[in-house]
Amino acid sequence: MRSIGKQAELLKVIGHPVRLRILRELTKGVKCVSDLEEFLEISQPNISQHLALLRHHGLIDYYMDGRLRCYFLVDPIVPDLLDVLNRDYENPLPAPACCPVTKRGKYPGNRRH
Amino acid sequence: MRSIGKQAELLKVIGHPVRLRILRELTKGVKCVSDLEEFLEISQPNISQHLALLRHHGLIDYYMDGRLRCYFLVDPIVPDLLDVLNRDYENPLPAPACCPVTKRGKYPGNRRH
DNA sequence: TAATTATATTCAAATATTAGCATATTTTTA
DNA sequence: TAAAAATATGCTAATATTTGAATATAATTA
Repeated sequence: MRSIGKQAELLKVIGHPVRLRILRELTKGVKCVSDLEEFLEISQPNISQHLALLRHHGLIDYYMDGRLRCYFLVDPIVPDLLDVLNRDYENPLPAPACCPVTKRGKYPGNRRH
Repeated sequence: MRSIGKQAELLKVIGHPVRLRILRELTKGVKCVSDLEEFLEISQPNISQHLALLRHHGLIDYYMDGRLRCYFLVDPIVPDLLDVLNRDYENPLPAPACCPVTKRGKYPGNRRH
C-alpha cells in the first residue's frame, strides 16, 4: 500500500482541472498531444508540462508513432479514483451518535444533548 | 455530479499528508482537537488551520461537547476515496493495443510495430 | 471573577505551483 | 539537406499554499 505521503502526492498531482481532464480523456483511450490540444483551451507548452508531471509521477506513459507521442494511462488507481469522483452521493454521512466519547472523555455543562 | 473544477478542488484539499491523516482518523470515529494533537506531531494552531480548511470545503463538521470541538466526517465521498487509496494494485494497466489510431491518424516511418 | 483549558484567528515569511514566453529537439517530408 | 510538424524544455513572473509565531476567543472551573 502507498504511504500517506505518496497518497497525498498522488492526489495533489491529480487535483488540477487540466490534469484531471487529461486523465479522463486518457481513460477513453490513447491520445496524442495534438488530440489533447483540440479540447483543452490552453497552450501546447502548458499541456506538455502537465503531461510531463503526470508521467514523472508514473500515472501515464507514451509511445512514439512517427512524430506523434501517444499517451496512455499506466497507473490502475486512476480510473478507480475517477469513478469515485463521478459518483452521485445523495446524502451526507449519518451524524455521529450523540456525544460519542473521545479520548479526552466528556465534559459536563452545556452540551447539545 | 461534481464539476471538474470542484473535483480538482476536492482532491487538492485532501491531497496533503496532515489532512489525509486527519480524515483517516475521522473515518474511525469522532475526534476532538486534542485527540488529533496526540498523534499528529504538529502545532495546535496548524491543526486548527487544516481542520478549518476541511470544514470550509464541507468535508467535515463538528459539534461542541463542553469545551471540546468534536469533529466528524460529513462528505460521503471521503471514505470511498480513502478506500481506493488503500487498495493494492499488482499490475499496471494493460498497454494499449499497438498503435491505436488517434484523431490525427497515423504516420509512416519508424514506428514501434 | 480570575485562571485555566481548548481551540481559533491573524499575519508574515518561506516555499511551491502555475502559466506564459521564447527557444530547443526530434522526426518527417519536400 | 532545408523546411515543417509535433512536442519538450528552461526561465520568469504571478499566484497560491504552508507553516510558525503571537494573540484572541470561548467555555469551564476554582
